[in-house]
Amino acid sequence: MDCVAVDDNGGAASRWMKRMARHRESKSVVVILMGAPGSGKSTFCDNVMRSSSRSWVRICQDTVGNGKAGTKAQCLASASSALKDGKSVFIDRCNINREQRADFVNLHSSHVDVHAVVLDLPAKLCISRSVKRSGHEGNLQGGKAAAVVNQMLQKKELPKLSEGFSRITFCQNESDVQAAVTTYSELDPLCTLPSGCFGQKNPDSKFQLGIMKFLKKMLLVVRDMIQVSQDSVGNQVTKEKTPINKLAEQAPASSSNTGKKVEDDQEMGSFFDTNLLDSVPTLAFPSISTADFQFNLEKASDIIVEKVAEYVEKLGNARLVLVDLSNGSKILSLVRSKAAQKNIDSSKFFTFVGDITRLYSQGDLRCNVIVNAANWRLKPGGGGVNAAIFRAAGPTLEIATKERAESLAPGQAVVVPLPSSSRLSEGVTHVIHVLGPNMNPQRPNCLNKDYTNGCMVLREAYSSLFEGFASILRSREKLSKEKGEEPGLKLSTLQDRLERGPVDQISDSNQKVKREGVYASEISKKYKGSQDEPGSSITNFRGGKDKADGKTKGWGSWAQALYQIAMHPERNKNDVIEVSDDVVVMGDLYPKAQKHLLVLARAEGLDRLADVRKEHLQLLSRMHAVGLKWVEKFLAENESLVFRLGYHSEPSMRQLHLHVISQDFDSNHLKNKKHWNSFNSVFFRDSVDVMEEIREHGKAKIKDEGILSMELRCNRCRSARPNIPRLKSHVSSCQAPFPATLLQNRRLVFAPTKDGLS
DNA sequence: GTTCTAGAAC
DNA sequence: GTTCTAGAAC
Repeated sequence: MDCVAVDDNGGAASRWMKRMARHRESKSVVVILMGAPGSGKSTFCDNVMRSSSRSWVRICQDTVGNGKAGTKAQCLASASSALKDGKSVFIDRCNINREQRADFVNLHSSHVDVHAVVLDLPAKLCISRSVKRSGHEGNLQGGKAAAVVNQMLQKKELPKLSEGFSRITFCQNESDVQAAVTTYSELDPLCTLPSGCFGQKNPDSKFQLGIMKFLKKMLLVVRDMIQVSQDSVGNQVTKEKTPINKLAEQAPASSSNTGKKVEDDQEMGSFFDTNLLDSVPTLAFPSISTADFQFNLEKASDIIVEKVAEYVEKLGNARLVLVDLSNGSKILSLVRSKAAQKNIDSSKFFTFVGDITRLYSQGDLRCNVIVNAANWRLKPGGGGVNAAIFRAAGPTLEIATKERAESLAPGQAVVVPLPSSSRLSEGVTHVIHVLGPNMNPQRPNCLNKDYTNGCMVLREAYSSLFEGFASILRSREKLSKEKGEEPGLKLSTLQDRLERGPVDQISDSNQKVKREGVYASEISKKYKGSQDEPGSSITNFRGGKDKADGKTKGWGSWAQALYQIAMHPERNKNDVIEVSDDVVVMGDLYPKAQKHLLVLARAEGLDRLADVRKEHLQLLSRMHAVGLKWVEKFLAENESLVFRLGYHSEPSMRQLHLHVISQDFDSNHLKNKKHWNSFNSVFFRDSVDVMEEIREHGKAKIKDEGILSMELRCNRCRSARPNIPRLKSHVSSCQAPFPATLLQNRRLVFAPTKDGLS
């Protein structure tokens, strides 16, 4: 152990080395530098190389490709070739985590020692250095640097001897760095350095506390600056899809007009960007089902990486963070290495060790949305993440959750806006509860190691929660647009209006949060689809698919939404505009015309038109009557509309539903032949005809789906059009009367004429 | 049901 | 080169 003490003093170490050298043969050394941009890696190399008697080669990934940025493979090749020539090598790249440096550690041999020098300097310093420097090889300078440094530090994994290093030197300040420079400068060709770890002050510290605190202090300054920059760039900023990055780019440019301070103080750029980084939408989620539900870790990690890869691009600049409480978490390391293999953008997805309810206060990681691995009852307790989140958030979370959903089926997620009264004040705005598949026989709905089903459900769970997050982001964006823009978004659909709510409520901040949550839940609901009765067997999870009756076609999980709404309108208050014992009325989520409602039958087992029999006649006529009532209301508002009520022969969505649709077909959601023909061919069965057929023959005629691919014809003049855009453009101006068949038997419903005829 | 995208059609 | 469709995935 003597050598450790001696080594703290560079000079003494070198005397020791020289003494040892007499007994050792010459060895090359690979020094893997580690540190964020701006930590001084290149300077370290330069300083050593300037005065060393060894022959060093510095391999920098930013220049390894003929002076330009190259690949890791190129770095490795250059390193091998330098070692063959008997030279020693500096690997000058960030090497911030184990995976990044593993290949370089493998360069070790009987003739080559591999060392690590960790430049673990304050982030503050790294940021200000990288912001200030110009002409950096990696083109990492200016405002962008702050973000990159912060990202890197979050991924930092300090090296361990077990990775294969013979020696690790930690430097946490400038004098440590200077001592290390001296040590390596004086390492002559015949010497070796003693093995072991040197200079590590706090082995477990993943983060340098204080850095973020420093940055937080700057928050107020930054806030003022953002105000300045927003004033100068006006609406442009708020309209950008990713204001975070754009703002940083625009701020300096705009400063020539107004923001003198921004331009002058380059270092401010870093705070600026850092604050923005803080506001990058971030979702923290635990690994679903792998703790108490005992899901296989290998399979679970594959699914996490697969789903993250799928969503990380869709989510724009948002970040996804897999969180685990324990440092040695197997799932984290599995996911990390698989994510690295898949080349997932590590600034958008990374893992994090910490308490998911204290990510900001303890880990300096700001997350707007956290995911709860909930139980099916959505109740507190049970231990693990669920207990922790409910405990941290207090009873208001439970109440808010109850308002959204009574329970969850495996694979489902529900987005709950965190009430402002909640105790949880970590910058979290939403909690997404998700229920994963269970492999633990001690818990409900155990799948008994049925991993075919299990993996499916776990995928669904991640899709649901990422969709939930996506919908939060979308409604956020929508909100900021609403604030800036004239409501040019016309309230063309009832759905729109329902989502919007009265205008006076929009200005209320609580209402905003509520609306976000609502919107989110709509989207994820569509996605998650099925929700069986609480506690029901998981084999029914996919609705019709696993049903015993062989005739039922498989309903995809997305096709269950209407069924759920019909059976539990109280859970779907935001979709539903009318509820009674036998029907539920809602706006079509993707209206194909100016007005487009659905009247759902509230009868179990009545999935589609083909299921309808004589005993349902009363229900059909009730659905028709309710539909007509709404038509009347719409016609009173706009007498130029014309309505048609009917069923799709083969619906895509489970649960008998009557379409009430205006005949303008003026909607951006009408996009393809199937959409058009499902309302404008014999595939669409008029409600009046259906009732007559049932009355007379006991069942309704059903047309084959094949009809949907037939030619496109105008619903008025019946002329054929080559494609959807041309058809829509024609339909928007066609004044021809409707075909005679539609005018008969009250298939079309018009506004009453003034003379009383209709 | 929608979204995404390859490749056909123009 | 762009527009549009159709099929797969969800």
